Amino acid sequence: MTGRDLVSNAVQDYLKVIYKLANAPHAAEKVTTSVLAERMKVSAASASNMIKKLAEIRLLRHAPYQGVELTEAGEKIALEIIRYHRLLELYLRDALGYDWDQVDEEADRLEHAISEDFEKRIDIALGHPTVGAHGEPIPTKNGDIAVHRYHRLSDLGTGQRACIRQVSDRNPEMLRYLDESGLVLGTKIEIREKVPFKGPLLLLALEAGREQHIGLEVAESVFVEMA
Amino acid sequence: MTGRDLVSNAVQDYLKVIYKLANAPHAAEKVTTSVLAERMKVSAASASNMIKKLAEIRLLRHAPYQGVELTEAGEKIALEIIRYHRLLELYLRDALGYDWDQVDEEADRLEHAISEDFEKRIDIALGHPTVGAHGEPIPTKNGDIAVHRYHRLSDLGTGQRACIRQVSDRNPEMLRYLDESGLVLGTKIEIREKVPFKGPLLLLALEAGREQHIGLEVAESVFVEMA
DNA sequence: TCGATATTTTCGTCATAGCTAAACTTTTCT
DNA sequence: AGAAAAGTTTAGCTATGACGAAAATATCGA
Repeated sequence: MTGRDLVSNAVQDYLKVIYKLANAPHAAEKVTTSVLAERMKVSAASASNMIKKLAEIRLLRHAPYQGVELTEAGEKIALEIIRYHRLLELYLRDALGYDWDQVDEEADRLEHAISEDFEKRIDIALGHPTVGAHGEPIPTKNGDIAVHRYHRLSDLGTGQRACIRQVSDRNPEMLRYLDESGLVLGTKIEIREKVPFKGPLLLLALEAGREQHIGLEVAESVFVEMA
Repeated sequence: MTGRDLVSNAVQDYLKVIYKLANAPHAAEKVTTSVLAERMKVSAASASNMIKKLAEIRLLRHAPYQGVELTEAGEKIALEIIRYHRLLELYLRDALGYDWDQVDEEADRLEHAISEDFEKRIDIALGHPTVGAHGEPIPTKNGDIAVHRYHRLSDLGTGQRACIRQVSDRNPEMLRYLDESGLVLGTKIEIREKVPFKGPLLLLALEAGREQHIGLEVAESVFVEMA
């Protein structure tokens, strides 16, 4: 029996999204009702009601108009779900041949359906991975999660070198684009040119030796480790 | 988009159970509210309400006090779910090392969560199987299902020989017992002795050459093909 | 055939989780 | 500072799917 089993799928989803909003790379804004509502694709009223309920059962703290913050209990459940999700994504890709732009959607549904036994079995099959399909850290069974302080690709300056370590999984189309462009995890790149005022970046992929322009939105979705 | 996606999980579960009750080997009684309620572990009132609803949306026909019968549309959805369930059971066993007494429960939850794409991938990984983990026929994508006319082991007489082809998946404990006793799919057996008045059977496992007594409840859960 | 028993249905409720509209704070802009 | 904009909460509604109690119907036994 895990903490997850004590709450509904809807509650699990809210907790997961709140955790992700609060802990996304470079997204330290507080988690407000409206931001949460937008992400969950529900009305602000619905989000507000759910927040109230989650505060009552002590899964988060809520100062009206001030945003929410998960309690330890809430974070524990969120990390369980996130662990399940990321293990599933890896399994779908490695064992069943999914592409990295397809795994998020399928994992979103499966994460609520699998047992701890299933989790254990795929964890073993994958060799106890610590990093997910898009470079995200996978929480341990105990709820520990590695905190990487990667930089946004868009924050680098001309001449800097870096290695792609994580990409946002929010947009499957962008993931397909990145894949086609060879901008996958582990790719080493150098910034050749940066057009000011939100212009594109000119990138050099170091190993392939290929140059290409990428837009700002893409550069903001790619996280790198500085060389 | 499959028929399944148009109805709730609860509806899918009812349709699946109705199909199974109507088509179980040697269970030609009509499907009544109380039998359905018992199987679904809900009150008779709940089952009656659901039957009414399913009749309204034309997934089954219902003559009050007379039992139910699936329409073509209802049967189509039921067979989809059953296909997903049986493919999942096989996959859990073959790819993830589950025992045959564990797969039913896990598949019950997963069957509502997987996509058609997932179904296709595990179907391929399994080599397009036609028979499930407990010997049940697996419906095709088109909704065709093989009808085996197996006999209950309990219906055989002394001296008759047969091969175990299917077992009821209703009771995990019994599945474990069968496994430990070597009474798995494909085992050839001979009835050595049959104690009258619901007494036990004395079985000979032909290949292992081992004799053993089995109770009536077990013998009613094992289905065989006559030699 | 009539009445007892068993089964089925109906009725009124509850909980979850979503929605819109309207009211109410807070923040921001002039 | 005051008003508009933005964000939040409340109130009232919807749908699903469960429940128990009570009413309706069917079946079986004498």
